[in-house]
Amino acid sequence: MSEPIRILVVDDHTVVRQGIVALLNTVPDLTVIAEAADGQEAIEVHRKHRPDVTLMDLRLPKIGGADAITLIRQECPTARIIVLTTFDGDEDIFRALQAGAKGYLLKGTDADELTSAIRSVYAGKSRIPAFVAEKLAERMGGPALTTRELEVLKRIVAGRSNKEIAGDLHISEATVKTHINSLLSKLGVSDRTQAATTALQRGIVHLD
Amino acid sequence: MSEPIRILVVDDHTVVRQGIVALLNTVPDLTVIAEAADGQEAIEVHRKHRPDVTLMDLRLPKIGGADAITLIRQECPTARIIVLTTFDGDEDIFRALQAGAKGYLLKGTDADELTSAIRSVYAGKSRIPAFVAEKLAERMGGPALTTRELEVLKRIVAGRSNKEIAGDLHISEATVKTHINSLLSKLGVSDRTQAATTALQRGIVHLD
DNA sequence: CGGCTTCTCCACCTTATGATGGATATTTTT
DNA sequence: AAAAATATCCATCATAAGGTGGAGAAGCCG
Repeated sequence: MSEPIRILVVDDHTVVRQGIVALLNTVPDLTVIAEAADGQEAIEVHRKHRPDVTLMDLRLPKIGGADAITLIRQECPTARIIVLTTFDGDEDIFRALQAGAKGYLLKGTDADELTSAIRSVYAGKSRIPAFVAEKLAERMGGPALTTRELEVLKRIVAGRSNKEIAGDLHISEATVKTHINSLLSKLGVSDRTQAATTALQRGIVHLD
Repeated sequence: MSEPIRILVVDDHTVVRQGIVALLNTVPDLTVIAEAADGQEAIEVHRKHRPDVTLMDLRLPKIGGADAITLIRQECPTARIIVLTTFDGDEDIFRALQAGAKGYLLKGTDADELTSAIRSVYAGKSRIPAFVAEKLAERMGGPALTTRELEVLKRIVAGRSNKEIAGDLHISEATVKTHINSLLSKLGVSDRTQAATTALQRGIVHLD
């Protein structure tokens, strides 16, 4: 028998992480060699152990999953990383794949699918489910928000008024309204409250 | 050696559920006798197997965790249920404990704490962490929303305008504004967008 | 380079939102 | 049963939010 696949598991929820570890260690050709609870730790542990495959959640303290993937692949361009997360909206999916993730699985998948995906990615293939491709297409469809619009959107979600946003960004209130108008139509909604909820739903911004 | 504690694990995320099962089954005096992926299934499985302790997530399809707890304890008032969830805001905590949960753990707890809590609750004790008590006190502090206010708040989060809400509830727009004014002050915020985000944060309403 | 698009910015006008005050039930307390 | 508290309802007024049109600056392509 050949060497088992060496895996790094990254998830901030200890119970979940230990559970996945226990699950994977019941499979003969897989072995979990390390764990990490946040993005910073993931980068360090990856540098030290160079796992064959990394299983990574996206919602992480300190450094988010997508950013962690970017940084890890800067150090180690051949790193094979599978995102394993609860659905966080198309924006998160997009950023993770953009960052170089080779697979994207929901926590709703079962152990067989998971191990199968690990072996696929280890073998150099990608594992992107059909519905993820759909979501991506969906995102591609809509025009992207500009930097300024995103800044305004973040503050809308934070509950700030147009006047406050104008002060934050050192621009006039009228300009803020222009940006809002623009992002409203890009998001396909008609007021700031809808903008806030859909932004949260699509993972464009987070409450934390 | 005495009989092991018989456990039911309820979680809609298959990977997480199977992971927790794998984790618990490595502990000698614990045995997972059944699993469920939603509230409806949890009730049926509980009826059939009568586990000693139930480990339940709150965010579940079909029937939510808190409602499932209520229904299970109607059938079986001695049922011992531990909520194991990611933090969902004080409202969810409150409803779960109200419904008769004996423990409330975050998924950030580790395996030792988890098994310890299971044994405690099996022995008839409660396991409510200090910070949960805090959150409860916090919730108690603020006045509760009336039925009408909650209906309005749900629609605000759904992105509906005052006029639309008035139509939905068959009341005048002026009345909707009164309810909004009232719930704004109760939530301690100053506009509908803040109301929406804090309602989501506190778990008073959900996006699904 | 000139034309093109895109982003950023602002002013004006209309409408939706939130504040205030108060009326009428319904329930709880005394 | 009377008094007090609570929930529901509505009207008026000031302000914040959204719609529309357009100007200047930065980058892109022919």
